Amino acid sequence: MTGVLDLRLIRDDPDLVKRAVEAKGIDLDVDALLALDAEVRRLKGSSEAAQAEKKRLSKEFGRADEETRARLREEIARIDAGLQKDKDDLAAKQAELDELMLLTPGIPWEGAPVGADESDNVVIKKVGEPPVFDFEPLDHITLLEQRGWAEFARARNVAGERAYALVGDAVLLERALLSYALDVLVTRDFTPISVPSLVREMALVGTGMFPKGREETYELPADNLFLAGTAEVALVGLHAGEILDKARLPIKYAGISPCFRREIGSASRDVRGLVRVHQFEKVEQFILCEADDAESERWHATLLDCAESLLQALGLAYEVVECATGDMGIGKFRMNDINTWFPSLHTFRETHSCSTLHDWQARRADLRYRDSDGTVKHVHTLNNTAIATPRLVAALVENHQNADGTVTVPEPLRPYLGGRAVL
RNA sequence: GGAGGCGUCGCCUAGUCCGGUUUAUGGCGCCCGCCUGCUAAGCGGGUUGAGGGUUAAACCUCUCGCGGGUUCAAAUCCCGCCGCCUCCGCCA
Repeated sequence: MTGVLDLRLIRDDPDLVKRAVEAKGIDLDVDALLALDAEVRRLKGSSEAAQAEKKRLSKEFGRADEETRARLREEIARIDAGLQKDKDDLAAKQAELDELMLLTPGIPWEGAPVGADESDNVVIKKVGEPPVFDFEPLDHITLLEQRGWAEFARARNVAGERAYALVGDAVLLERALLSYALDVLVTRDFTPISVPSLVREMALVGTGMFPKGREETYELPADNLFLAGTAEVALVGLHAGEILDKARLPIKYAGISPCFRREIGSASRDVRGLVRVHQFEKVEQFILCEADDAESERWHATLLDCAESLLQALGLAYEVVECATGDMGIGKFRMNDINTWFPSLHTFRETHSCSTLHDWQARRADLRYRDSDGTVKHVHTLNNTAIATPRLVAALVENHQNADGTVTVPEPLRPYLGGRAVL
């Protein structure tokens, strides 16, 4: 792994980094980091000089006679005494520095609202009208149970809180949603890819999920693996350490994977139903592109548009939110959530999250490409949900329910459900 | 789970047994130049990455899957891990 934020950026413009730390509410002492960096460089200087001298003498040793060798051995031992101490100091300081570097934030774009949390998010767009019912609409839990489309109590007996089992048409509907989303992305030239959910720690550090999100992640200590909360983890890891040909960019993936989240921070919220669960399915949009702000901005707009198009085609009302600095997470440059209307909640709930990571994630995971001029650069990475189920199954049945308990199938999903217009 | 083999600078490859003129060989590709009616061929040079350093260079360190160890000295010897291949066992 190389630098996380470019160390040189921190040296050259510490105030910029401090502002980002402040805006994102991160607990990081930039001055302490810089002091550590200066110390590391000092120790590097002295230990490398000693190392160079040692190498030189060692070469001489090979050609020397016995007498000279004895002298060289002494001389080298003398160098070693000092060198070893410098090296130990260096290793310790470097480790400290690395740890701090993992906490350095990505610099948010200037358009992001500055604020501590999601209460400072700004709604920038509303699309579609929440449905008006001439009957008393049901929440998705009641609706699904009445129709025999879900088992909640029994599933919880098997698997604990937040567990669910979809049954019958709900399963078909879920699969229709996922298939439809994947197909739409394929027509938009995304490469469909199914990726591992079981991942190594390095992959989670590379995406930026770790160290902060550690307690949100399921761990399998017997195998030294973790359950990823999104396909993004594997998609970032896929090209880690590579130097890609510029001609290969942009890489556009439509990743599918089961996703796992412990939901530790959300104790008693949404404990019932399909809105917040430990295990779900997701089609994820993911982009690797050149390190060019205009280029990644275009892709950000594209990812947003893909998600919006899906929601529009599904006949769901939604709002797009410009996320505040304190809500977007440590690494992000820009984040737009899409919140979809849930009639039972009388409000919009997050169903999509579109993020530009700039080069922050690429630096962590070491995702690089060779530019036309031969220089090696870190790519920009972006991601957005396409469809996450069963949360969207819940939105769908709530929004499209009829008085008789049936659910109208949005036009584009019908081909995936044997042409049925109503479930 | 068991046995064996392998991992070298974009790709292929020499070097590993027997540690030291290895600043890692050669080819392909790529870049620059020369030459040539054009093209091809030919000739000369360059071409891993990271960090430090410098106005810029020079220069220095690290990098032969990753991490340790032995040694004055490690691609080369030892240990652990990861990955790939072959075979056996098991298995959706």
